[in-house]
Amino acid sequence: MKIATWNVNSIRTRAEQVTNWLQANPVDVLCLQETKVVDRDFPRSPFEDLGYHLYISGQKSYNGVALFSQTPMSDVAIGFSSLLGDAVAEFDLQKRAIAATLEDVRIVNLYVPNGSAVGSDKYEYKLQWLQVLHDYLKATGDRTDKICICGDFNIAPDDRDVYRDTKDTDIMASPAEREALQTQILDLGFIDIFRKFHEDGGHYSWWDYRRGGFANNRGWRIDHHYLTPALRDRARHCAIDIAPRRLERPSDHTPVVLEL
Amino acid sequence: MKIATWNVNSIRTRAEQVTNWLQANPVDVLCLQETKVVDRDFPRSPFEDLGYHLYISGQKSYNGVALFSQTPMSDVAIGFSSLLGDAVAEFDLQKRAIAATLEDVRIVNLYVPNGSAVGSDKYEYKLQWLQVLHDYLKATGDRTDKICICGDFNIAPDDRDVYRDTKDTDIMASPAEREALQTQILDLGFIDIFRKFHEDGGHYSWWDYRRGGFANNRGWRIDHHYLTPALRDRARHCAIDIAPRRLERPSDHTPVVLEL
DNA sequence: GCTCTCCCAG
DNA sequence: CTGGGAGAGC
Repeated sequence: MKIATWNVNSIRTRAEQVTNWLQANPVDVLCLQETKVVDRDFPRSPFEDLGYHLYISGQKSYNGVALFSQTPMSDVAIGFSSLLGDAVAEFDLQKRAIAATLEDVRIVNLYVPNGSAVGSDKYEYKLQWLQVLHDYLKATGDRTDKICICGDFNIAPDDRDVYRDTKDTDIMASPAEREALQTQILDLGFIDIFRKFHEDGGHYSWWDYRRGGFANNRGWRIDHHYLTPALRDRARHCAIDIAPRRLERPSDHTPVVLEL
Repeated sequence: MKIATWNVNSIRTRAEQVTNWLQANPVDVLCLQETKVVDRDFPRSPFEDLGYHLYISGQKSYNGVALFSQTPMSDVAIGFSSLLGDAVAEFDLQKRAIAATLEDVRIVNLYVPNGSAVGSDKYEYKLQWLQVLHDYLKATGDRTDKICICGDFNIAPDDRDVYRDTKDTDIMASPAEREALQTQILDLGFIDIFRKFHEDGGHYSWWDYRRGGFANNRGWRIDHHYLTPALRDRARHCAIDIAPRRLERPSDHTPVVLEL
């Protein structure tokens, strides 16, 4: 089972690149982030014409997640409150989470808040959101032991995942963000499965549009797949496909593909 | 000598379409309107790389005219005050006129105001602008009898030039606009040279982007070449090239080409 | 509809 | 740098 994650930075702008990529790289499930469109305006037909079933949760301008699957998925759940109830409804105002099941695998597609700047209101929101995510993953784990989380985590797990040494004030690399990744996700037993196959640095999934980030390979690995131990040994391969980042008018992220 | 006119509706957005068109349709002079860019930001190199010399007069967001010539032109004059003095400086705030000489032909490239709605302030400005144009063309005629005016006139000379019957309240077809075309331009002896070659209706150079104007061929012929009698017999051909209007993300206007 | 500017976000 | 939005202009 191939599961890919791609922050497309607007599905309307990127629809053609995504269909081209899917034709060259058929996957069982494609997890998209930053679709930036309300469900009613989502460009469904290019993907449905390729045979994919679409499960989407979007909003105007910002955020938005989607699951494309070659076979129908079951138990589609949008947001955190689907599992945790209205207590967390406030964290579903931004469309950042969608989950569904394919065969025996629960797939959770996430767009973790960026956080803007260390210490900002958005940074505090990111850390709170990760606390809610923890509860959500725990509740998911009560139902199944075969979970694949993937998406744009907006956190580089360690400095191998960044093109340069980081400072404590670097958003996506600050101690509190990395601690949250550890506490809220890894401590539940989830494994950053890319690292099963690649121990070295220099593998990136995002390059800033600004100041020639891609031309100078100033990248970050912030798009990940996390597996529960019950799935770990089923992982055959996990790789970043840099090709879409080389296209004209690309997303700033490129796809990461896991093969189970 | 081939002289083409094309309202490109932003040269930055249309640069690639214009270079492609020039490679397939080499002309001696290309007259552009609605370049929508200040001179400093004009994309010169795609056209200079094709061997054209550029003469431009642009502003931010609106209007803007340019002349591209395969051989250098002489006596480049920007605006009306170059000929009429500071008395008309107010009509040069909007960049709508540029003229230059190739061989023995004075080429005047114009972007006539649209006028918005009959009776509006912009409509009055359009009629005043055409009065100033009259003085400008008269002064030009004092210097040479071989003049080619071309550009976007935002006036359909008669109802053959519109896809439907017009009303007196139709902008671009109102009696006062057509009267101004007659008084300020035709009465000086200028000849709408397209009509030397095509007497029938149904020839259009502009289709509104809205309501499928092009798909339904709801067009207007508002882009013209006018010649002085001394040039009339040298005109070999004048035709509208509809092909660029069929491209993806086209200008709402398509080029008109005169061969002298 | 499709430009443009300016603004916000990443 | 590249998204989307709003409002103006045609």
